[in-house]
Amino acid sequence: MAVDAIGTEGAGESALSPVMQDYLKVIYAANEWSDAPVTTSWLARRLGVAPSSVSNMIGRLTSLELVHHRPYASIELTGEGQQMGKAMVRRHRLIETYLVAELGYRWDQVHAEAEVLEHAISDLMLNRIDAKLGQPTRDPHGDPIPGPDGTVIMPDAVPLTELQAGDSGVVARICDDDPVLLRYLEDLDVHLDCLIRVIEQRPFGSGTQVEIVPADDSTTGSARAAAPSIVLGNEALTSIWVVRDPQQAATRGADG
Amino acid sequence: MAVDAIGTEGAGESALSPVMQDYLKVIYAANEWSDAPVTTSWLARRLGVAPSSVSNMIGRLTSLELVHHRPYASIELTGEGQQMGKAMVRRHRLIETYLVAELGYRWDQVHAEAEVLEHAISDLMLNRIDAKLGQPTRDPHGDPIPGPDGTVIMPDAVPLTELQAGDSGVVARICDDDPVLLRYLEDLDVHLDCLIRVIEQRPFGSGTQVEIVPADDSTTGSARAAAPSIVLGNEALTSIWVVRDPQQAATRGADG
DNA sequence: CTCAAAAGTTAGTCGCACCTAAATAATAGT
DNA sequence: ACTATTATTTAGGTGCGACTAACTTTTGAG
Ligand SMILES: [Mn+2]
Ligand SMILES: [Mn+2]
Ligand SMILES: [Mn+2]
Ligand SMILES: [Mn+2]
Repeated sequence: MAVDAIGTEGAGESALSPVMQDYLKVIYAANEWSDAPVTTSWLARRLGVAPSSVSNMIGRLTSLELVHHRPYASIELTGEGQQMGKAMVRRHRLIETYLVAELGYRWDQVHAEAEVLEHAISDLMLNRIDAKLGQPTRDPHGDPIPGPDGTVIMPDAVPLTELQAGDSGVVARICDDDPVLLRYLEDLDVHLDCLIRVIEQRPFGSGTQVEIVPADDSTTGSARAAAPSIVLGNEALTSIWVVRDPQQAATRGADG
Repeated sequence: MAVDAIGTEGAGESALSPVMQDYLKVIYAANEWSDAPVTTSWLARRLGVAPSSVSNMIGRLTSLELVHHRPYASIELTGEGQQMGKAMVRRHRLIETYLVAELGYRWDQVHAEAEVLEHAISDLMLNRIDAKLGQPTRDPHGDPIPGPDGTVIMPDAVPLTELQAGDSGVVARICDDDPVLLRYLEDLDVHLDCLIRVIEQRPFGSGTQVEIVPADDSTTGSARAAAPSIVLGNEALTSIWVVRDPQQAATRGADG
């Protein structure tokens, strides 16, 4: 029996190459937490290739009607492209979740592994993983996992930089771009669902002092240690997204 | 951060392409249950490519000193090639075992999935899988899983065709080349470790009548049903490998 | 408003892994 | 021993996804 060709059968029934799958996935994900237009150079940086390579691939995806692109303008997914990008995001995040839940990965280790596996596993395996995890709706970093039908549950979160002194919020997402930052935050006990209160904004980007409250200790009735107070730099602040404490958001809205 | 290049980092630290990995794996595995020389046309059939493609790739593997090959002669692995081929076999079979044990795959479904995943998972993931399974030494089809140090435990098995009427043996391996055959045997309750007794060899390749004994019922004390008697054709007989019942092998040896 | 810098595209090239067609070597039948 | 068949290699070519270098368009600073 013939050994299967590489890349031909990993994701869905489509004949898209792994590289094309990555393009669609990255373009789709780009507009989840930001509305900045997707440009050639941004994609080149993100994918680690030369801008000319991006131009070339975008040309091909355009002629496949998966993206819209007029030369020198920004890049957008067509309906079909959006579907495929979203499907790849689902794959990526389900795999990340599985690696943490079943194989004991740390949250900074899953991204690289998922980046490859997302193109390799069959739909059967994806469904088994989804079932075993109980159809999770967010990944280890708080990013939403699109459902099989395309449903997406986006938390109403803002970067920590948006909070003023005295404000607090529940961590809903941590940008998984930088594994080093993830390990750093892990050491600081910054996790999903923990409560963060902004104590003091320091001047001239020299950081912000915050207080971390482990949050889901409700299950463990252990005596809660004094909430640690730490200083976070700008890179960390923009990577941590929180859902504002509701009543505070309201008073703030009236306040400012 | 740059998205990782495909195929560069999946297996081990080597820079071998997935295709090269498949060649080394297939050549290695070819000599596990047979000593037939590995030829260009055999590889072409096995890998589903044209013979000229094999010539070309063998040329490249030769110049990488992973195989020995003089034109028109048979193909053999070098020491280094053997190591890498064996490492890929380990990957493949650990993945197969994992899919059955953790994701509920049937034994006829695992091969295609493992064929792709073997190139995609990291060493970290391979080790986690190995640990979770408890360092298994054989895969769902009875093929040996080489240890991390290269240790291989080969059962002393022969194809069912070797047995005479009255002989019996314990199923130690079923060739996983044909998923359809695997499903067929599954339906017939032919499993690893079950006892098979040859009842009658029918003339002119019209099959052999055998008796299946479920074997590892020692755990379940259920009343054992009468051993079913079935007829197996030649393809099935050569695919099922059994370890001869020891005393019978001895008497046979004196007998014949 | 101008024009230099930045962003993007085009042109040409490369290695990989495949193919078909043609040439050559090995093998087997008479 | 000769030759027909089969096995294998060589030659030439394709598409993909990358690159560099050169060119064009857009942007924004003064
Ligand atoms: Mn990827
Ligand atoms: Mn993630
Ligand atoms: Mn493979
Ligand atoms: Mn197997």
